[in-house]
Amino acid sequence: MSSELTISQAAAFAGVTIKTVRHYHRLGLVGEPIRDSSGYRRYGSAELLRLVQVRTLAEAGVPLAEVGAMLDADPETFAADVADVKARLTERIAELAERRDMLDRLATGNRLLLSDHAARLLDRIAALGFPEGFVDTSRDGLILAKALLPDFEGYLAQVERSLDDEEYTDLLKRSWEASAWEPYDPRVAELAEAMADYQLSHPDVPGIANTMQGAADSAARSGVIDDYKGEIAPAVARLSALVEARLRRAGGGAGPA
Amino acid sequence: MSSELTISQAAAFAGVTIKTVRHYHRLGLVGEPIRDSSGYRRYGSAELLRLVQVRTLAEAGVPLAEVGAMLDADPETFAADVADVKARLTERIAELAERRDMLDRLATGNRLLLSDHAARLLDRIAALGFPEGFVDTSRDGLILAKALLPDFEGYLAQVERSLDDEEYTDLLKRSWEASAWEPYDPRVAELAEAMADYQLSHPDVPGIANTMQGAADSAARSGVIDDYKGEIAPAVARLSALVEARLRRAGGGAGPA
DNA sequence: TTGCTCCTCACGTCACGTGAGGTGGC
DNA sequence: TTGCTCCTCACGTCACGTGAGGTGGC
Repeated sequence: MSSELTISQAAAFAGVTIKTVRHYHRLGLVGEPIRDSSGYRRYGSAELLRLVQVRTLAEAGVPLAEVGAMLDADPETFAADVADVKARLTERIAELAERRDMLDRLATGNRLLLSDHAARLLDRIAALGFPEGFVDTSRDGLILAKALLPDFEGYLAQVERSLDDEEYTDLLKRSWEASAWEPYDPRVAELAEAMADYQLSHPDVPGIANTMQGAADSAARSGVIDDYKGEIAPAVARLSALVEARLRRAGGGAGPA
Repeated sequence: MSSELTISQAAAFAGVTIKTVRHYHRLGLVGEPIRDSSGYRRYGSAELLRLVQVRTLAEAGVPLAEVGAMLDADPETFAADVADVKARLTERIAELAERRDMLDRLATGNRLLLSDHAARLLDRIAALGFPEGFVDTSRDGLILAKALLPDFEGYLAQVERSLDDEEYTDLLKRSWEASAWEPYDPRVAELAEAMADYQLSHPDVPGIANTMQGAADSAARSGVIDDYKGEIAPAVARLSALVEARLRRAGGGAGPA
């Protein structure tokens, strides 16, 4: 009825800036109120109502492009739309709470990039006495595996089981040391024989790959990576080749007991 | 160490779009990774870590312009910054929850524009048997009063007390009806006398104003409005003038008993 | 050859904010 | 006259998104 408020009073009432009010006028979301003799806008309760309605929806995350149609819809449509907006807000609140908790992991890189399960696996590898370089390489491998393997959890479970066997972890440690050996060090052939033997008697553990190469190998197997070999130490490359050759000689594959 | 992932794989890992990753490169937030022979970017775990760190902070509401400095700060500063971000997130979550509840009031204009206290007062006015037009005008008056009066709550309490007196509410109802009278209807002078008498014997109730004009009058008193009189019916204007004159004649003010 | 991914500009978008240049009431 | 609020453009900003025009591997 009466149009009493200036734009700054109306803005303060709605909890927005003057620029925001003018912005809503330009978009046609809030009708232009009457002007006084100085050309100043004067706001009455009708405009205040519309302004606060628009603001309430905007703050609830409704795009301004949709606010007008929503407020002008029939009551049932409006009620349904509002219920929709509330549901999305509830979702968003849960998301923000998750993100807040995620911030606690920021300082520790592993927990940020890996699942709790994978991070625990890494801790276990460190606890088993593997050298630091091995743990770091395993970490990188797990991260890439998580990015590339559709069944990352299944892969994790497989690795975890293989770590239960001390014979296997010993072979792993020695093959890691091999990267510092000369390619034709006699220990390479010796280790290859031991690995092949183990492989043949344990067909259920992860292939020829050791955990250090596991992730990358899995990626290579899935066809995503094909230039990985170039980064492997010569002795390790020879080790790999020897194991592979010995397994081939043993036949198409070892049958179960 | 090894840089295996394409940009789309890195983006999927971090839960962002390819454009977002490139955007972070342009801003220098995530260093450009090495390129393969085709000029494609290849991401390793180091870039993935940085990408996820940046994303975690961005999703937590940290402006991109601040993310870089935050991640590169020393651990204590970083920890303090993270605590800050978490506190702001907690605030924001509470805000969103409030906004979600505010949506319930969208359908009922009064609850959106007025406090619960004021809305209850309006309900009471309606329950006291005032005509609809009076209630509507009171609503507008309360809204403007809320916008303009620093002590709106005090004003509400004053109005509320005055409504406890049936003699007062009767005078209010008759002065509302007066807007339909001819200015020189004898009932105008009669009502003015009754109002002035009441005023003199009850110096504690809201001045000469009746509730219908209360808000606007208060605004006028505080100097914000000065063209309100033009919208008042002639009979009401004369009523006002008569009451004022009679009060002036009675002296500077009625002393207490 | 086709489809898919990648590349680099350049411009668009969303919801305002900033700032210029000017007017009007105490 | 000074300070404050208001006015209208026009352009800026923030965090990307869109789209053009093109290349590279299966």
